[in-house]
Parts: sequence; structure tokens; C-alpha cells
Amino acid sequence: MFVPPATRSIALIDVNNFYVSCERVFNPKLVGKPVVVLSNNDGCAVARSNEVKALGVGMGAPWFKFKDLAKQHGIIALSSNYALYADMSNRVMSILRQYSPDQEIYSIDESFLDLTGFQSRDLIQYGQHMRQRILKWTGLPVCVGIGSTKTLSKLANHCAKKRPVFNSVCNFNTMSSDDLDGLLGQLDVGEIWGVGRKLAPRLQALGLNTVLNLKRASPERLRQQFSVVMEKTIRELNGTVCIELEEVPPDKQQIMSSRSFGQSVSDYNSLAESVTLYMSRAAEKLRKQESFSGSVNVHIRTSPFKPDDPFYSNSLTVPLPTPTDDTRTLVNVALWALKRIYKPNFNYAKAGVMLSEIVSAESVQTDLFSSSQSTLNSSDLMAAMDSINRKMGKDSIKLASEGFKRPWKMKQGNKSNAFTSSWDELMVVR
DNA sequence: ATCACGGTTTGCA
DNA sequence: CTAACGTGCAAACCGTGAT
Repeated sequence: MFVPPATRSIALIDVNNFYVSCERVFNPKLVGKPVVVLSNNDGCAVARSNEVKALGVGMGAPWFKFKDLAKQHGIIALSSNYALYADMSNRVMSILRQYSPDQEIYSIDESFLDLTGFQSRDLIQYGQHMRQRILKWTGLPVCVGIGSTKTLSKLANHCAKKRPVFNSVCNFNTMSSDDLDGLLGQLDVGEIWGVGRKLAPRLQALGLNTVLNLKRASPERLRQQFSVVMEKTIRELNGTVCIELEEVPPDKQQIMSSRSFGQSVSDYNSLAESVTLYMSRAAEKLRKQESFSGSVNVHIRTSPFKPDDPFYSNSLTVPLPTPTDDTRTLVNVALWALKRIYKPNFNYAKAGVMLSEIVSAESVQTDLFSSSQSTLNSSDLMAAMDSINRKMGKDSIKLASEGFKRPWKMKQGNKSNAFTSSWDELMVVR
């Protein structure tokens, strides 16, 4: 007997202006004032308070470009404090976990919850309960969007944020289809999850300006012109689940670590120090997911934003004969690659490493046991390094080649304290 | 024609 | 110091050479 699939209720919970809100929890003087949080190296705006958004500062705006405006309006600019944000994120996520056993942590400030099993309740009330509890227990404001697919819940969340009528919780599933389509007809097609700055103009050129336009478009035809992703988006707008909740994040297939320098560097040694540091971080991530890497990539480049400076960008990928998780091996290969692509007399602005051809530790067990004893010892050494750095703070133990002076270290002019993860910094009065 | 490949582009938070 | 523009992923896409 055919049983029609029940309508799902999927919620997307998102912290408002996450980084700014975290800073405000620990410094209430920031409340009501225009505040931005800057990216690494104090480069771009990555989080903006509503006051700053109202002044026209865009997401990703370079700090030096709106510095004057900032001075004029008293915008407070803070360096990003990822240790603090990660800790606050963990608190929010574990509270949300109490509202459904089916949770996907989508990003540092966003979580999907499958509420299909709770449909006997008033889900708007349920969402308000989440909001109040998170506000009370963490001090962070969130909005809740509910729809029958992940794509719709994202849009509902957008409406919860932008339209005061919803009072921060918007459930598409309780609206009549006429009301819903009326609302979707007012939303720009670019608001859809998966439709960004490239796809939106292409859709608009076809006369598809609103979410409703795309919802009514032919998935088959648009698949020809765009991709299978576009087809899934259209079906999801019509309530057919094409993108399932991913409760256990799959292992990474590639692991990257890269950073822009505080000041440009030209000498090989500085680049080598930074590559060593980045590889140490990448290898830690690799071991955390219990994997081995079969390929190492190193890339370096000068600044693309200085037309007067000679530009140089290059990368090299080195396949490994045997997959490994040993920092020392990975660093040696990375430095070998760096030597091949390094050219003197350029002002390098950024370097990075990438691990790929990643396989689970299990699948290389046979190699592990068949190879020499030293392989096992190296694993023990890496485990010991990770454990000490976890207990004593990162960088307690590191390879000497990471360097100690680090002239290239990134700029963080105005970082707040690690209130939640360091007793020392909690006590400092600023 | 079709495939595997590697590098590039796109999108997202 | 007096210029200054993030990071980390996945997947689609695309050109290329091999078959």
C-alpha cells in the first residue's frame, strides 16, 4: 500500500550577528553601539551589529576601506576571538540538542533540528521556548525558521530575522499555501540557500526574480541550464526533501590550513616557518579524525591587491608513497615542495598547505603493522604531542622549525579575552 | 565519443 | 608601522590527453 510521505518539520536555528553577540555577552557596554568583528589579520568585517549594517558596511568589507566611516560614527572594531566563539557555540548546540535527538550542526552558529516527531506540539511555541532558554543560559539571541525541507527552513529563518511580524520564529508549515506563496513572491531569488552572487543574476536574466518564480520553474529544464543542485533546490522549495540531515559529519576529504601574513615576507626561512606551523595544525586535524593523508599541497602567493607589486602565485602537490599522519614526515614533504616553488625577491602575503587523498586509519592498518617498528613509535609520539598540547595549551610542544620570532604572525589589534576558556584572561580588567 | 585527471570556479558560513 | 582585502571546506565545472 502506498503511504504518502508525511510533511517534515525541519528547523534552522541561527544566532543573530553571532560574533558580535558573543562579544556583547562579556562586554555589555557594546550593546546598542555599532560593533564589527574583523576577520583574521584584522582584514575584513565578518560580523556586524545591526547598527553597523544600517551604516551600509557590507559583509566582507575590507577594514581599511571603512575605517574613516568607522571613526565618524564611533564604530567599535574587534579582532576575532575564535576560542571564545567556539566555546559559546558549544553551549548553544548542546542546549538545542535537548529539543530534538536529530541535530545537524551546520556551522559555528547554525543548527538544523528535525522536529517531525514533535508535530503534536505548537512548534512556534516550541521555537520560542528555545529562544528564551538560549538567551537566558548564554545571553545570545537566536531566530528559528521551520519548513518541510532544509532549503525552506533556511528561508523561514530569513523571514524570522527580517520580518518583525514573526517575532523571531517563523513556521512555513502552519501557513496556508496562498499565504506562503504570497510571502515567497516578495523574497528575492538571491535569498535562497545555494543561490549566490553568480547564480542570482543568471536566474534574473531568465525572469526568475523571486523565490516564488523559481519554485514554479521546471526542475527538468533548469537542470539542463544549470546543474543537479538547482534541480534539488527547486524540488526542496516545493516541499520534497532532497537534502537530508547529516547528523554525523563525514570525515573531511581534504584538510587545509592557510593564513595571510601580518607583514609580507620575502625570505625562504620565514615562509618555511609558516608552512611548518600550518602543517602542524593540518596534521592535528587529520589525526583528530583518525585519518592518514596520501598527498601534500603547498601554495604561496603575493598580494593580488597590489597592482604595482610583481605578482607571483604557485602551488605544488606531492603524492606520498605511503599515507601518513606524522607531522614530521608531512612537514618534510611540505618544505621540499616549498623549495621547488619558492622564488626570491617577491613580497609574499600568504602561504598554506592542503592534505588530500585522505583515508581512514583503519584502511591503512595492514600497512601499519607490516611496516617497521618505527612507524608505530611515530604514532605514539604524535599521540603524546596531541595530548600534551590539549592539556597544557596549544604550542606547549612544537617543532623548532615553526620558529619563535614569527615576523609574519597575523595582526590582531583589538582582541577580547578568552573569558570562557582561560582563567587568566577572565581576571584581566581592561 | 567517453573517461579519468587535475586545476579552476562557485557557493557557503 | 602610515599601508592595509579571511579561512576552509565540497562539489560542479572545464580543458586536456588517452583510449
